[in-house]
Amino acid sequence: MLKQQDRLDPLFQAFADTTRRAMVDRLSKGPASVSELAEPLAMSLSAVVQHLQVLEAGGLVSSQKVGRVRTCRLEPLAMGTAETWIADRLCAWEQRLDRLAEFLAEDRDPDRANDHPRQRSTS
Amino acid sequence: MLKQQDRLDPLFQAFADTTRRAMVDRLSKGPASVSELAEPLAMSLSAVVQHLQVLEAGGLVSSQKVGRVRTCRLEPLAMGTAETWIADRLCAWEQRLDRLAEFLAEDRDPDRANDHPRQRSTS
DNA sequence: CTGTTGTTTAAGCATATACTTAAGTATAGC
DNA sequence: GCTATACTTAAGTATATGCTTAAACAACAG
Repeated sequence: MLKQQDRLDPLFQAFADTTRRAMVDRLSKGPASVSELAEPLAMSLSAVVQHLQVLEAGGLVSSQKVGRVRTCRLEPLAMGTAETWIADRLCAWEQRLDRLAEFLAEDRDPDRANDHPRQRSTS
Repeated sequence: MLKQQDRLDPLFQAFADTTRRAMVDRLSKGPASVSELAEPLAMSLSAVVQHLQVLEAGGLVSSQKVGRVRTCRLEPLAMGTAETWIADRLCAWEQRLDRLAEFLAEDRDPDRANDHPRQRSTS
């Protein structure tokens, strides 16, 4: 099982631009063609297509062409991968705070010091 | 109340690099000095400081100097801002699926079509 | 076949990123 | 004061990004 950590760079890169986030926001309301995506954006169609490539490289968006129109849709799994990465670190941060609070509680109430074996300063 | 949408670019940019995510990961386990952050990384201290500046520009990390050592810590609020932005779009995407399922259910069971007034194809 | 629509590709350009090395500054300890 | 430690700053460089314009191309519509 290969780590997909390698794919996180282009994934987060895809989010790091206002225009691309606007496109993701649009696609969260449902699939859209390239020109529908471009319509509210103040730039050339060509630029939009390039942003689309960045979004696809990040795995955030997939698309398929039918006739002459390319329909784009959001990839919720990739969205979830990004969200989870952040949530995991927030969780670790909070757990550390919990342990800190526990440690401080033991200092206040030494009788409970043995609940969780832990070194305490004896100086 | 000014939108903080402007700050999302540098926020997500901060996540878009393996080295910086490693630093965030380290800081999720607790505060660290600049050299502690740099120690596991295969690059110059100078490069690490520059990554740190990107993290601070994104609001993900804050730091303060005491004596000659700068201590860095994670900013959970900024982490939450990024997570929430993604979660909100995922939520919108799922709600659209729900409405779609509802619509299809009405098609299968026309008696319930009036529960939620909605146009249906008559062709 | 001919034009319009929807996209695609290529080339070019200004700025931003991700480093490097080298030199500088500010404590802390002896 | 002298020296090691912990950064800090500056300058340089290679590659990446975010656009632009112009020129295809492909699929309908008449």
